[in-house]
Amino acid sequence: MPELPEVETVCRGLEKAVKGKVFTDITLRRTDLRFPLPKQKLQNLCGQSILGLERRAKYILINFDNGKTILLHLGMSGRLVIDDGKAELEKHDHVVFCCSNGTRIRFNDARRFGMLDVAPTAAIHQHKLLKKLGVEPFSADFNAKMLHEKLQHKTAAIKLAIMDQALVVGVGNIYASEALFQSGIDPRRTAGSLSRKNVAALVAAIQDVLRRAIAKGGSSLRDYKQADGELGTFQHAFAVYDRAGLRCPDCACDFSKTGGIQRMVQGGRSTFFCARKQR
DNA sequence: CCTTGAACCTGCGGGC
DNA sequence: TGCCCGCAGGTTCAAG
Repeated sequence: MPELPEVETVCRGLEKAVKGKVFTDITLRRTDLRFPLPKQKLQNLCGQSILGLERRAKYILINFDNGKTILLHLGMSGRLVIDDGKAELEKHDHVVFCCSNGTRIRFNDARRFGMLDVAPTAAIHQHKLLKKLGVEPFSADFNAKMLHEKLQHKTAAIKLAIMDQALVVGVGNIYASEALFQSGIDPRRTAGSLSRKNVAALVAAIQDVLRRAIAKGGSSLRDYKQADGELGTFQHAFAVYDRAGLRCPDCACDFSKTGGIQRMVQGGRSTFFCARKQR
């Protein structure tokens, strides 16, 4: 489900619901997600106050006052749903966190690509899952100079390069296509072939697309919802993603000649682009 | 070192 | 209606 804007949205919604609270019960209904859930470590968090939440890349970090942190990744289909604890549990609700006031958080993940671990807060960024991650896209470290240097010797397609979480985090399949469209760069181009000017435009486009998506609560494909049940609305603002055969929003060109937005496959994932605008 | 492709798992929609 | 296929927002690991 989630790229950075969706994870950021879920994280903010969840923090409002649970900051300062305590989980009185944590139920594991099945433990075989991406890797086995740490059952005992989760049980040990019952009764501990929640200090706050953070996002790192596409991970949600839930910090407790005993110095432990839950590290959670939603994979492709994961959702965190907040409710009042009265409704029936649903299929694929794998972990259920309950607060004393009845508030309940359900970690629902049909495909079970999601992950959850518990580790010491102080060393969380040295955790196996986090230590190899690249820079945050909104940090000062993510800039044209840095990205240009990192891309220079790469022969991979630029679309695949910006989705590489070891380079810059948070950009997934939707926002890669959208950012390349916005910066006018052909997704098939070799990463190393981009000029410094291209890279500057790309950095700005990645930041702008992510910012605009966050402002709209992310994108709701299929059944994705924010933690409070609201739907994100950025899918209505897609310029190219999932719009094969439709008109490019920026091209005044003859639609019949270009065929509009094209779909192709890169690295096993769909890429959407306008061959006229993106060079 | 690199790049590519498959694997992980379930659900949905389209075509027949 | 049922079945089969391709597709889906991510990450990791093996093979070349």
